[in-house]
Amino acid sequence: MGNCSVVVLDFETTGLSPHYGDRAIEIGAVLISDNEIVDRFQSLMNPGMRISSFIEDYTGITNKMLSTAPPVDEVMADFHSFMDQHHLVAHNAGFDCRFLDAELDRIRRKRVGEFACSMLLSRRIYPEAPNHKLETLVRYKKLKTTGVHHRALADAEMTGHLWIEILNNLKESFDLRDVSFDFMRRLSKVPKAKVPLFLKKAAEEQGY
DNA sequence: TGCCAGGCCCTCTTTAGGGCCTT
Repeated sequence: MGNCSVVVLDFETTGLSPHYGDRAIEIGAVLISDNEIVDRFQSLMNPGMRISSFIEDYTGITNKMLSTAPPVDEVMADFHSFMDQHHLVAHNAGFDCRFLDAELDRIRRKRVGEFACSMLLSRRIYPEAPNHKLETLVRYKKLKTTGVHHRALADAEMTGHLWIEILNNLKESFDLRDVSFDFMRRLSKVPKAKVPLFLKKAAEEQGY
């Protein structure tokens, strides 16, 4: 497990709440090490239930596509190995965290790494952005787009590029050297009004 | 049986309400 390596992940699901029966239907993830994507994981998964026409339209994933996909439990066991002990990143991480933990519970496995949220960070680092949807931030920061929005691997890759952009912007604009995962997690929880002071203090403590 | 998300963040706030994000 490298110093600055994280797994950035994204789920497509049957709905918004795993506690009310929603399941994962696709996972996409990228492993980032030293500011580069060095590995990828992607799979559709058969949730054992029909998905709504809203989800078919929203994701482009159809019931027919899922009928030939491997079962969720099988894919999640593979993904458990892929994420290993890495820390995790997602856009609106609370959503993906709930689904990840719910699906891991079903196969009696646990997550080791902690989550950081690129949406909470973007709200603090880019308060002037039109909004903080992933799609908007990718356009606003002129990041590389690969594939179609609302498919898991494409969204995971774009979230990965956004994560790298946030790290670079913090280093360049705020004179920060130490942008460890723990630092990012702490920053994502600082009250928005106190972010400038938090970054100023961090830069001072790092010897500038 | 049927309920049907949850957490952050702002403000006309804290004995609350509503928009933003994710599918």
